[in-house]
Amino acid sequence: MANPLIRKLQQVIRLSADDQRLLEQATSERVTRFGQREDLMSEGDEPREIHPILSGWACRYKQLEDGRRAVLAFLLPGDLCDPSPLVLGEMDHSVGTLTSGTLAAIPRAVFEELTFHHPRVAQALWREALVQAAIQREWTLSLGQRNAYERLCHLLCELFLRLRIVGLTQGPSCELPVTQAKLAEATGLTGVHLNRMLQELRAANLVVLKGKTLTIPDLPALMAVALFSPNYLHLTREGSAGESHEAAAHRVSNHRSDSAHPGGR
Amino acid sequence: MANPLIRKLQQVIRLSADDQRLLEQATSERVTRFGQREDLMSEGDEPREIHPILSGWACRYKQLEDGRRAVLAFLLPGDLCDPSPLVLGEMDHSVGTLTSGTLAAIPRAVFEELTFHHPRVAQALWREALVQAAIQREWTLSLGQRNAYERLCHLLCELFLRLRIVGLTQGPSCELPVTQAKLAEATGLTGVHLNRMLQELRAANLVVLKGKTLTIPDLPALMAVALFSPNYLHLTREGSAGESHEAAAHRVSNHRSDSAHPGGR
DNA sequence: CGGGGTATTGAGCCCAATCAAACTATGTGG
DNA sequence: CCACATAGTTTGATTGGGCTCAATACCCCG
Repeated sequence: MANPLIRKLQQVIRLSADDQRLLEQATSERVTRFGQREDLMSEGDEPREIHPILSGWACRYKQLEDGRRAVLAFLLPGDLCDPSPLVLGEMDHSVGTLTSGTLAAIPRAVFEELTFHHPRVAQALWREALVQAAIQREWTLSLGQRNAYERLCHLLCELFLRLRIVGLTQGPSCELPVTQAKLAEATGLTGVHLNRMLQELRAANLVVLKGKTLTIPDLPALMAVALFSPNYLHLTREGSAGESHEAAAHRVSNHRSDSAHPGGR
Repeated sequence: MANPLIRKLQQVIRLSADDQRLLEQATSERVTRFGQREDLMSEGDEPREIHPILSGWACRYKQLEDGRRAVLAFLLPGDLCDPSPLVLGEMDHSVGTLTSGTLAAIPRAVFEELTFHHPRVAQALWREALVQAAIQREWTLSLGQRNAYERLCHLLCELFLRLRIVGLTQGPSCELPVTQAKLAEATGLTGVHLNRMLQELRAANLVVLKGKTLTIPDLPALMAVALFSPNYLHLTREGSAGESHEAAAHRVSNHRSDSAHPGGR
C-alpha cells in the first residue's frame, strides 16, 4: 500500500519521481509504532521533528482546567501531527491516539533540506497545512450553526471523503475506529445525545454502522442533510476525486448581494 | 503610527531594518480604502495578491444554503485577509468588512520575492498563518465546550490581546466597532441572548461598554471566568507582552496521565 | 465466564432559541 | 434643527434542543 502522505499530496500537486522517492525515504527512515490512547504530544511540548501518521487514527484535543475536553481535529493516515513545520514553538494543544498505528519522524534538518531544494514538496506541504486550517473553519461553522443531527452527518461526510483521498475506503464503506464518546467530543455533544442522533441516522438509512465499519449507502443524500459542501477540503484543482457534480450547486451564490450583511441570524 | 503588520511580526521574530523597510514599502505601494459592510472577497474567488489590513476591522464568514451564517474569524489591523499565501486556489469562505478602513495589496511577484530572499520575513508570515489556525482551534473549543457567558468573555479577552499586540489599546480600553449581532454570529449565539450575556458581564463589572469603546477593568478576572489561557496566541517566545505570570499556571498539566482519555465528558 | 468499556434507553430539567414588541441611538433630508 | 427612517439594543414570555442523571443491555477480550 502506498504511503498515504505521498498519495494525498500527489492528488493535487504533481510530484516528480524524485520528489516522491525523497518523501518516501524521509517517511520510512524513522518509523515508530504507537498504541491506543497514547499521547503523541502534549500541550507545552516543543516538537523538533515532523510526524506524519502512516497508519491509524489520532486526534488533536484540548482540555479546560475544569476537565471539559474537546476533540479539535481528527488525524488520519497521511496527516501531519505537528500543528505545522516547526515555526511555532510550544504546542497549544495535545495530540492523542485513537487506535494503534505507525508514525514517521522526519528530522528538522531533513525536512528543511526537502522543502528548500524541492519547491513542489514545500508547496504541497504548505497547502496541506492550509487545508487543515480550512477544515478547522468548517468545524467552527458546524459547531456554531448546525444542529446535532447535521453536525454528525457533516463529520461523517468529511471523514469519509478524507479517507477516500488516502485510499482507505472500500466502495461506500470505511473503517470508523472511534468510540461514540470521541465523536461526541468532536461535535460538542454529550455521548448520550450523539447516540440518539446516530440512531436517527440509522433509522433514516443514511448510515450503516456495524462494528467499526461505517457504510454510507447514499453519500449525496447524507451530504444534503449535512449541508455539506466539499469545497473546503480543496480536494483537487477542478473536478474528479470526490468533487461531485453537485459541488458547484452547493456553493453559496452570494457575491456582494445586498443581503450580504443582514442583522442577527 | 507604525504599520500594524510590521509591528506584529516584529513582536516575535526580530526583523532587520532592511526587512522592515521592504515590508513597509510592499504594504504602502498599493493601498485602497474600503467602506463598512463590503465584501473584500467572496467564496469562490481566487486571490492573486496578498491583502494585509492596515486599519479597520473585517471578518471571515460563511453561510449555509438556508441562510444561517457564522463569523469564523475577526480580522484586525495587521492581519492578512487571504486565507494564506496563494497556494490554495479557490476561497472556501468570504471576507467582509465591519468598519471602513484601508487595505494593502501585495502583488504575488513582490510577495514571492520578499519571502524568497528574506527568510525572516517568510518565517514571520508563516508563523502568522499558524497563529490564525491556533485561534481557529480555540474557537472550536469555545463553541464546543464553553457556555454562552464564557464564550463571550473569551472572545473579548482574545480581541483585546490581539489589539494590544498591534498597539490599538489605550490602557484597559480599546475600540470595539462591532454590532452585538456580529458578536453573536461569532459566538454561535442569537443576538438576543448575546445581549443578555453582555448585561450580565456589565452587572459583574467585568466589562464596561460605552458607545464603541470597550473597557476591561480587570483583565485577569475576565480571563479567569473565560478559562482563558493566552498560550494559543503565541504572543512571544517566553515572557513579556501579555504572557502574564499566570499563563503557566493556566496550562493543563496532563501529560500522558492515565486519565488522558476518559469516556464521555 | 466474568468484567470493563461501550452502547442504549428513559425521565426530567435547563440553557439558549424564538417570537414579539418597545426603546434608543444614529443618521438624513427637508 | 426637527421629523422621519433605519439600524441597533433591550425587555418579556414561551418553547425546545440537547444535557443530566441513572439504569440497563451489550460486546469484546482475557
